[in-house]
Amino acid sequence: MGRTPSCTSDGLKKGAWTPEEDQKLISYVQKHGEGGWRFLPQKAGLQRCGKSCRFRWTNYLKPGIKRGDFTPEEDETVVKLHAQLGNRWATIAKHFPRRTDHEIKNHWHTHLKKRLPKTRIDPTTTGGSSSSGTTVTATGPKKITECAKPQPSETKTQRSASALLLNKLATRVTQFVGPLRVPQTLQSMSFQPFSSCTVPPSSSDNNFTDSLSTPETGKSLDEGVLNDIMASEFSSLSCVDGLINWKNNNESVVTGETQVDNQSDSTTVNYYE
DNA sequence: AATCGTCACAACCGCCTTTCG
DNA sequence: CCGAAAGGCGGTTGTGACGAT
Repeated sequence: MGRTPSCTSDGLKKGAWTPEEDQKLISYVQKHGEGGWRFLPQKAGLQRCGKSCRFRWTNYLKPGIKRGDFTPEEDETVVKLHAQLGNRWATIAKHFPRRTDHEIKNHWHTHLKKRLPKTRIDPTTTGGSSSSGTTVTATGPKKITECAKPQPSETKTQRSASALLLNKLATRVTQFVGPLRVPQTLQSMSFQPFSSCTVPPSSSDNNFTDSLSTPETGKSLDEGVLNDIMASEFSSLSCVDGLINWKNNNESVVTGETQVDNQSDSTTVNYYE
């Protein structure tokens, strides 16, 4: 097979992404949309592998991604789905509209897997393609422990601060206004940055998503998030300007207690410019 | 205060699948 | 239909933070 390596390592940077790199990637995707990852780094001025760019965007920068704070219900669903499907993280992730397979996989390896001896299901032996499908029952009822450690995200280094801020912002906006609508100008550019924000209709047939989709709409877009972003290195990003403008324009809605009418198409968030 | 071990997360690697000429 | 290219997926590793000693 003559497959060329997708990442030739000549002079390409590795390791943690800097805010500047994030900004370049965001700006590029903003203008050109997703795809064409192979040549994206060159065009975007990034010394990164295309795969790395795609990974960074898909799992961290893409608006609407929910990160951290797995609820007990989510944990339980992950365990159940993993018992049914095995390590098919992408399939499992489809049950979590705003989670990425990567996030779920990591959560599994760092938290949930450890509980296996204490639970009655051993997904490592009961994957979807498992021949036996044997369910191993632990001796006696074992309580599923809570995540032993407090949410570590706040103690993490600044390296992911950029992504955290952006996703925090995107998540809040999504919660507040519901599925975001892409401005016509962006739609005409075949850019659909918010497609992942919308809860797919198919999720309605899933019991779990009852809890997930319990709308937090009506929550205030808290000032702290905007202040954080405005005070951050992302204050120069055009998307932030757009959001602040939007916030100002919707001040009465933001600060009021009236829930946004999600049926209306009148609200357009120009997250990207 | 310094060192060591553990944990959690981000990122990379390589293989597989899909798409397209 | 075939092969190449690109995208997607899952496994694994690297690294920094934090707690224990």
